[in-house]
Amino acid sequence: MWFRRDLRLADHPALLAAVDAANGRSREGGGRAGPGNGAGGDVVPLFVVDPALWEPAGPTRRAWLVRSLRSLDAALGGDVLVVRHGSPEDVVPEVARAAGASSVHVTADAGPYGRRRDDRVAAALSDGEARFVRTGTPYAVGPGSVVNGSGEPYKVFTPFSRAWLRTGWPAPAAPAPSATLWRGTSGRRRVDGEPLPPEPDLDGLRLPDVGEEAAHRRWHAFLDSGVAGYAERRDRPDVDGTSAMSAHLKYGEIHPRTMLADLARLPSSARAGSDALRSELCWREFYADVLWHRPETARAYLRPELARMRYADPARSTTARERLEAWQRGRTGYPFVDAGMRQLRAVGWVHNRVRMVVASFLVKDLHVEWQHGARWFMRWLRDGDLASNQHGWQWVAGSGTDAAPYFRVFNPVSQGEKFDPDGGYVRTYVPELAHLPGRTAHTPWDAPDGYAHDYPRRIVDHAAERVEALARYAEIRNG
DNA sequence: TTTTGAGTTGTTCGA
DNA sequence: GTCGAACAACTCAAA
Repeated sequence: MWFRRDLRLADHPALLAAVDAANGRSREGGGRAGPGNGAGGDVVPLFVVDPALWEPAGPTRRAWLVRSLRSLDAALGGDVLVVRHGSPEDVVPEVARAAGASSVHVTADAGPYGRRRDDRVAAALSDGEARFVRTGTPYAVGPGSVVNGSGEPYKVFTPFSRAWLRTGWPAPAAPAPSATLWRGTSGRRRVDGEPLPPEPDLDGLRLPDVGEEAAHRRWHAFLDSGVAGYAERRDRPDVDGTSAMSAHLKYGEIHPRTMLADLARLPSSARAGSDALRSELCWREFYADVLWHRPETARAYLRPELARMRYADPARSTTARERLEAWQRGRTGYPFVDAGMRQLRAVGWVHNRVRMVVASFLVKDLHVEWQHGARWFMRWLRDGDLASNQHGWQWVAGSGTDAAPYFRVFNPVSQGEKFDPDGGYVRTYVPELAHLPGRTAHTPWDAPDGYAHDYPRRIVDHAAERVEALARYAEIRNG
């Protein structure tokens, strides 16, 4: 069992397939468990630290991954998970040979790199004894399988979500049998592993509890007390109103199918919140689907004409570079934007509403291309998911799936006053403004002592840059 | 094939 | 302070 973004034991079809294969029967064949179940073999749980993914992950996700792997190993019984470093196309066949495996089981990866990697690994395995078996995906509905009447993918969210609901998904998979034999706990020779990478220095960045058990704890806390008010509170960054499940989902510590099944069981009084969260899960699936069909859009504009817009290039312009850095450090002079950018560095996560506002600010107030912002997010976010991140950015930049009116430019001040009405979010992350009461934290320029603690002045004038952004959009519209 | 309705998340202006 | 209209006209999905 080669684990990747599925670091859990519950609701895990690929793991069940591995267990069945070890027990000498095939799920596809509908075989039945015989007496003496488990005598047939054992399962080697493997994780490969792939430099191609480890290097760009950044400290936040490296730390999350290491902790999640430790947690998985403990759940397997301790000192069981085989960790290897290197390129999977070399490492996986080597481990399969050493283990005498008849098959290598994975959850299918839908991302551009993962699909190429898995094809290479499957090809490398085809020389040996072991079959490469993909079972399930990290999504309720496999990317690429929701299509319209003509067999084409959907390009806007709402029709996709209706078709996604119609398609439906299976019930959560049964738990892995408790009698599963893990190589290392069984009598057979264990497969040599290597140590986990050291956890990176997080420099004060705080992560919540990591791993499958923590994921379920958070999820059930949300079901017990968060989901009821989710529809109203989810847009408020100053309260704990979101599910905060994104990083758990990213690492597959819980499967969305499990969450959807739990949501469906809620009483009708929780309907609004349950529908709203289901819709958010659908967004995750929609963006994975878009990236599945258009893998190049991880870097390229989904709407290519937007690439023609005049942008400020940080590689060529000192002003652009200084503005990008001010944005990265949370020193733009706009409190709501700066709070968001500092939250990113403080906890490796940013509230969704604030992600939109800071992204809009970079692209439309500072005129910097979305890829710069997307890269910074991917460096620090604990939930950094390629599909959701890149297409969230494209959506804001106006080059994404939504034919969003080009004139929609977020106002960082009014967004702050609307969604952080008491200023608590700003004061939490921007200590220079902690002395400003209530919503006045959003407008230090109107307070006599607004700049008493060295908070930076606004680096651009939003009203002027809004007009400038609209003018630049008009240029590409008119050719 | 043609036509029609609709599209996550907004802002500003004037009544 | 609240409300509706305008923004400018595009793409997609479905009837």
